[in-house]
This record gives sequence, structure tokens and C-alpha cells, in this order.
Amino acid sequence: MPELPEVETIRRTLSKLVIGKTVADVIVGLPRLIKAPDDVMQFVELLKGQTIREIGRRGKFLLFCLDDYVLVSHLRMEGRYGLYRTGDEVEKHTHVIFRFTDETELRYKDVRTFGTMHLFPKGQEMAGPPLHKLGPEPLDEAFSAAVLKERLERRKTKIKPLLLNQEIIVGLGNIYVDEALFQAGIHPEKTPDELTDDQWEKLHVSIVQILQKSISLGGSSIKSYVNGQGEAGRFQHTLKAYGRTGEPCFVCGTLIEKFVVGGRGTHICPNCQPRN
DNA sequence: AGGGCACCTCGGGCGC
DNA sequence: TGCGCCCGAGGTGCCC
Repeated sequence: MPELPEVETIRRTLSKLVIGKTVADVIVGLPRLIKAPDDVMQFVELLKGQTIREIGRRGKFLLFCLDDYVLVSHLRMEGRYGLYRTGDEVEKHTHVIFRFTDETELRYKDVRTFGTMHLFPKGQEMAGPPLHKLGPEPLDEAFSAAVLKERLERRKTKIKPLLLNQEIIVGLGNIYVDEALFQAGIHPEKTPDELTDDQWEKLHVSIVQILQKSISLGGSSIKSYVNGQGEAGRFQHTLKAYGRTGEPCFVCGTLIEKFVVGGRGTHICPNCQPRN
């Protein structure tokens, strides 16, 4: 489940592998993944001859910056990239192959086919979906407890679904929201008007610390995630709430509980994260 | 605005 | 014990 730390890790590993390579051909096995341009043949033709200059990230999106175009890629649940040699056996669930001029190729695999790719002329990628409405980057210097509070305080719904909303803040998914709320001692069903200034501060610090620590450990490998070189992350060994249902809280020993909030499996310590 | 479902596949768990 | 079925996993878009 790639969230910000996993996408950032993939960005860093892939950068070392494919920057400077030139696209010779593209094979699209599942046209449904290509959302722009409308015509998949055009997607292929526009990419031919383009060299990858840089790989960026915006929230959970990877941005492959080419000479004249930007390829915006979202991995959703289980998308992954890997560099292969032309002629290597094509593994199951490989849906897009970017064949380079040097006999290597970048392959996109996605078991659940939820991932998306948009190709835009350079400079137009922020003008429309899927990037145009995204909220601030939590690891930008400009992001603060005050910004977080300002963006949330007039909303009436529960804090957890708000933190998952990429228009409010980008990068958090189910795992890191549960971890941040645990570290901040905030119940996921609290509404913004119930939070104290101290809790806004704790929530901001928790979000930043958890994302930074996970990036430093190469992300979390819960089920299927690997970086651009097929390597697992290590942050999953440090999780304190997510996936620990029925196990004792590391802080107080109370058993971690799981229930559904906003349709998402949610893990809390009922003692450290009181409802009232 | 917010809740709920659809999208999709696999694997685990449960029932017979 | 083995097989088969159902459901849970969750990021996001869309519909109501």
C-alpha cells in the first residue's frame, strides 16, 4: 500500500536506475490504466524518443519528467516498478513496458489494476486531474500545526477520514494515519472542533516524524510493497497500532482494538487514544 | 459535504 | 483433511 514514504523510496531507487534512459517503445497490455491522453496509441507515440530527465513526487504520485512530457503515475494499492533486460521473462500482472534504447526496460506490474497513468505536455500537469486539487506536502517547511488546524478546523467530520483526504494534506494512507493518531494520542473519531492546541501540535509533529522515519527505513512492506529494486522496507517492524489488533500497547499494555471508521480498518489503543 | 459503493485480485479463513 | 466459496485488504472516484 504505497503511501508517501513508499512512493518517495521508489522515486529515489528508480532515479538511480532510469534517469538518462531514452524510450524506444512502449507496450501497453492494459489500456484501461492509461487515463490521458484518451488514445493509448498517442500515449505510446508521444513517449517514443523521450529521455527521462528527473523523477519527482507529488503526494502519492510519481512524476517521470521527460524532455517534453510528464508521466504522472499512481500505484494505488499494489502497483510496482522494476527494471528488467529486454528478453527477461515477462512476469504475471505486467501491464505496461517502457522499452529503452539500451536493451533494458522499465516494467509496471499491478495485481489489482487500480493504478493510473496520465501523460501531459510539460507544464500542463498541474492544471487538471489528478494533481490540481492536492493539498500541501507534509514534509514541506511550510507545513505546520497552524496550517493543519486552519485546513481542518471548519470541517465537521471525523479526523481520520479528513487526514486521508488528499485535498487537505497529501501522502497519508491508512497505515500512517493510524500511526500518527496513535502517537498523538487522538481518537480517530474525534472531530476537529474537539482538538486542543496541544493536540494539533502533537498531531503535526507525529505526522512529520512518522513519515520521515519511514522514509529513512525505506517504507513499510505490509503485503506487496517493494522499492524500485525489489527490496522490502523496514518501517513495518516499528508499527505501534496498525495491524496489532489484540496485541498489548507498547506504551500502556492495553490491548489494541480494531474497528471501522469511514469504511477503513482502524487500529487504536483505547487507553492512549480516549474517545472523550 | 459526507457516506457508501465500485473498481480489482488474491489469499486467508471458515464451513461443510 | 481437503476443497471451495466468500470476504477483507484499501486509494480514489463517482454517485446520491
